[in-house]
Amino acid sequence: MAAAADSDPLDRLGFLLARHGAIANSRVHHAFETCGLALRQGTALMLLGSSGFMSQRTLAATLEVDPSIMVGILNDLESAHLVERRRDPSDRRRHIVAITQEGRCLLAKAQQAVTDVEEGLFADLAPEEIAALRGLLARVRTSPRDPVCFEQ
Amino acid sequence: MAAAADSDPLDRLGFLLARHGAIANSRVHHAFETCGLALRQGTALMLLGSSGFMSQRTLAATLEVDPSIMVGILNDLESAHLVERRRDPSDRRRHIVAITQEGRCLLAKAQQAVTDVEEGLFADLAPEEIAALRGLLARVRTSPRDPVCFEQ
DNA sequence: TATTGTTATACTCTATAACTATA
DNA sequence: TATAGTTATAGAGTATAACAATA
Repeated sequence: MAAAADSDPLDRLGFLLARHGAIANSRVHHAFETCGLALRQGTALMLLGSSGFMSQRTLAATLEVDPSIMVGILNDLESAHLVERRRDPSDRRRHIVAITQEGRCLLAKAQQAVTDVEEGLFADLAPEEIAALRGLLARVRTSPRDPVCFEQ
Repeated sequence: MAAAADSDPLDRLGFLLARHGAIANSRVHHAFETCGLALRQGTALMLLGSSGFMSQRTLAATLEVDPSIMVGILNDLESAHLVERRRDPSDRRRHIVAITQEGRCLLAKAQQAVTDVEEGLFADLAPEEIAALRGLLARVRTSPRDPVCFEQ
């Protein structure tokens, strides 16, 4: 049974997961904000930090945002000199987005801020419990990046 | 360590929790929508279903929404004859919100829809794993209903 | 003066479609 | 014609402050 007692509807596991997810989201959001980054700007920077560069479309698909929204995110990041956009020579329709040195510098701070947030969120859990939580979340349907979860 | 390998930033536990929470939220939202209810309308109805009636302010505090937003939620529910507002005779500033018979009827459908969603989300988990997930979520800081989590 | 509920305003976020330039 | 990126528009949701009625 996934549902809890009817006496407290907010104790339903679906609501609990949604609520704790919102808390985690809010905390990460705040961590990025202290670095002057919006949540998705920070997430995009983290992705670019680990891969070096990506096409704008791939970036949008990975972040699961509409391409038209990706434009604004990257405009802001580029105005702040954190990323650069270049045309792909092999297909001039494509933009190749690369993180700059300045971007890597801010990213280091942002990653530390996110790590601090995570250590705060999960401070009461032992390492094996953190691993257990990760494992359980991974087995919730839909698993992350499954497009079905955005059907609405 | 709460953070995963740097090679995939989106595998950080903070992001995973945020993402799965968003999925759960979206699914519950959709379940309510099939009954013609917005997410918070449905949640308010569930609260009223288990308690019978609440003051408008208590309802807003429990749902953690601003009182000015609670007004609109209840206006819609009242227009649909799902709840009723009466003045509290002992303090005429207060509204006492009560679920109607019609509201209980729709609530039963909505609760079944939410249960179906939860069974879908957690279908791959054994009962003891569901209990484990509930227990782990409860020990994430901040725990539910702690006002700190909405500091932003 | 403080509290409950209400209204109004502005701001953010998002969804959608139309447009351009390239292929 | 199809695709990558861009722009513009409108809609939902929210935060904030001001307000009336009551305590």
